[in-house]
Amino acid sequence: MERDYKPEVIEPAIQAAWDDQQIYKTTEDPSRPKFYCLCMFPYPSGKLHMGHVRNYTIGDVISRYMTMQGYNVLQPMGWDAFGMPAENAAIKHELPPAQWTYDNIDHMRSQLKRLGFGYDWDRELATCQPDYYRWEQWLFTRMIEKGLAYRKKARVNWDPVDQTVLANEQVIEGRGWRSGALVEQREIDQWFIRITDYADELLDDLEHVDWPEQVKTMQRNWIGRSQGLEFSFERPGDAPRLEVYTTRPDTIMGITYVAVAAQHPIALEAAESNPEIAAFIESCSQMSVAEADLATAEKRGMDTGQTVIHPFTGKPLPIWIANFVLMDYGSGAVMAVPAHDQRDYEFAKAYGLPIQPVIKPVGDDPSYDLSQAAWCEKTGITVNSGEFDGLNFEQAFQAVAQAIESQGIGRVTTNYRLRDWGVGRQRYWGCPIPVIHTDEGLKPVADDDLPVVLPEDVVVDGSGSPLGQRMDFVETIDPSTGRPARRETDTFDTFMESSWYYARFASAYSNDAMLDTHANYWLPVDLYIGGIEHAILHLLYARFFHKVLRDLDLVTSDEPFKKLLTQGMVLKDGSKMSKSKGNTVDPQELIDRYGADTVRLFTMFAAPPELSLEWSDDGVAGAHRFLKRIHALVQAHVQTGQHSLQGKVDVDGLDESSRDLYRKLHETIAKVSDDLGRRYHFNTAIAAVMELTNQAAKFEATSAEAQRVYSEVIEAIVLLLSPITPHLCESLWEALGHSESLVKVSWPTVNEAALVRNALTLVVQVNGKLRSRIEVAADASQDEILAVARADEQVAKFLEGMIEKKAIVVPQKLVNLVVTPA
RNA sequence: GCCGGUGUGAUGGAAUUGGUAGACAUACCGGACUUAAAAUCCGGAGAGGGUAAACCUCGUGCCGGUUCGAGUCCGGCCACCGGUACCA
Repeated sequence: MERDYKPEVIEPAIQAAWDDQQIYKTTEDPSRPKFYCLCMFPYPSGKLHMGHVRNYTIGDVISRYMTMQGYNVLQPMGWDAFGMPAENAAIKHELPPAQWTYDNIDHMRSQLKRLGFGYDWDRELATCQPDYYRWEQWLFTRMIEKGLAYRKKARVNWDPVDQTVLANEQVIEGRGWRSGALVEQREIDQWFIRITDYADELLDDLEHVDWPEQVKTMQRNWIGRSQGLEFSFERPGDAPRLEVYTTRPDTIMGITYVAVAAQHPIALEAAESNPEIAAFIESCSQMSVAEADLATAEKRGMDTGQTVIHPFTGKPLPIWIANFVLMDYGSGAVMAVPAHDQRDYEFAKAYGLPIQPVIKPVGDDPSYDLSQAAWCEKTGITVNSGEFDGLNFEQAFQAVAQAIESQGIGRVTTNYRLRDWGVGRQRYWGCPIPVIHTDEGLKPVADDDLPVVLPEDVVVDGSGSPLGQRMDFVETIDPSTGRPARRETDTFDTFMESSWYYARFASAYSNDAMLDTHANYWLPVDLYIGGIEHAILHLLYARFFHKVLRDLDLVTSDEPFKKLLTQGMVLKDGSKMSKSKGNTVDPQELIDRYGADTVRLFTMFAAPPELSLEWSDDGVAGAHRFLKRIHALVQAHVQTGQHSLQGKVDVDGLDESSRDLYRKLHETIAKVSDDLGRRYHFNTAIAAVMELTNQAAKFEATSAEAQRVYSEVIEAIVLLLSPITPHLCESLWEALGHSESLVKVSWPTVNEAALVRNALTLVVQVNGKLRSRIEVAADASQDEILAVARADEQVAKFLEGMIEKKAIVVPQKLVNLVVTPA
């Protein structure tokens, strides 16, 4: 054992030993319970950043802890390798995206190994490999067969200069990020998957997963199941009826206009004869398609001059075109009730449309002020509504729905905010959509012809899709007719690959099926760890895929991720680390300087996982100091030769300070086990070990029995820290005379006898304010405790001239005496 | 805009079920060791009052409420962060 702590010597040696023994290779083992611990795989952007280090350290700590608890742990790693950054890098460096990606993967893999994560590398995958994506293509053709995949028109951001489709993040203040051109909206044919077929199940099954409540709430709101009324307005003459959907039928008598989306047929028809309307619709199309932009845009609109007829009053209502109405939601038209909907209100104010209140709050409500804002609560009573007057929300909903249904013009329906998933991307670096365009229409590629391999030797220049220019890719033959056909040049959304990789890890060696029976040994994932930013999209898509896989009999479970742990971001100087802010910290420099264990220790100590983590260079140095201290403490102990003292500690035979240390030891074991196994709060686990270390460092052993206590403490410190700083702990464990790797050692258990206390310290409050502390026997009765509390000198001062009204005793904790002046 | 979260000393954080606010660290200050420095070790420390100790008052983003008791629960605000369907 080295005299000084030298991580640069210890860590590579320990890692080499792990490799030699293939200690992290996993196979099925029916004799032990399984535990599948998965971290969200990284996009290979170049090098690891602090967010990765944090995420993967959390996973590794839990995996190591569970292994020591006797579980058969699977912890795999791979690469989310398709995506836009590879194309951007290709344009910048004139490198093929594939080469850039594979180089990055090689570098990042070596960084992960240097950090000592216990991955089963034999299961590694990269989503850009044909061996992986062929099964995605296979699954998609099954979806086409089952009618789950279909084509429809969808709007995209179009850059007229670069002649390319832009992602939302590439549209900056309405302009293309590279060309600076005003972005337009275009309608193109796209592939969609019917995730809405599973909307109810996706919503209801949230009750059966052990996920943070906030994430479940976000998913519920995203799916947005609502009961509403779908009905149509009659229009003058023989104009076709206008279909609308509303969740507020109770406000139907307050409609003062109706609004349609700019792409609605009524709007397009009006534009034909009115150049002003045409110009307005044109200006609406110069806008990003992002929801945040649409929702915050100034509300604008135009009167079409057309009307609809109110189903109950028979009065005409104007039809407006409004930029806040979405063509994709409902029927692309809404009934506007400005008194009780904020968007309708703002629009009405802007264009001088009438505001007709039809709901009144019960009693006084200061928020009811229609000169300032709409009143949108569902807690009021209908007024000004003729036959529907005096009803609450429920009653008014039913009455209006019935009246509409009896007219035969509408019905109550369930609606979802969730939209079908558009999976087509007009980009190169993605999985080719396995479809050919033939003279007989679209045809899925047959299983035997899969995979459709993406050509990797291309030049990307930022305009148009390189795939469309590759005639050797595009031109093909329709196998059923022998006639020429063209391959689809769109690729999949990269969320497709990340929606099933967790299952492929569990079935990594299956060459002739997407998943084989091994998948069901490991699935579902017991713990899934990743950034909170994936709370909706990725996690919802993966849940959807899992249900599709289940319905194809590929998996037996209903949900992919039993438990979810979401981590916060890594910040520096209060904001997200980014190249543009110049506040990035490169983990590699820290590993080179302090070693992997220090980096792991700091990232776990600085904050609990779900909070954002504020980076601190001083904090890293402090973590390193602690490890040096541990190293010195264990080394000193080994040099005394006392570490070989064996035998069980006899609790009753201990002197007071030994007994205190022994109790602290077992309190610490209990605390750390709870923090690592249940709470996932590593910062407090580390703090507890630090407290134990501080107490141990002050301890002087005056007997053989005390030496035994101290030996047990030193060994426990090494064991308790080993999931977090495995290299140092392995080397110390060996120095303490053990030959087996810590990975194979059992986690220490709590000796309940050590926790027993004879006396307790209780806090005494008078009127809720802390006034004193008292010592009482652990088995003292309430009356005895109160007597001691009242007799306490400090407490008595505050009882003088007072009458005691009440006395509260919280066992093991405190006494509160409630008094008033006599 | 909408949905979800966060806010505690100089700093990161602790307080797990409504019961001692500030554990454990970092930075800082003082001391020991040293010719000196670094490293290491020991000690101090929320703010205000008090010569000091004892002790007292205030204090968990802001305003209000519930409770014997609120960082924790409820109502209303403010600031910041994440998501917002083509960033991953």
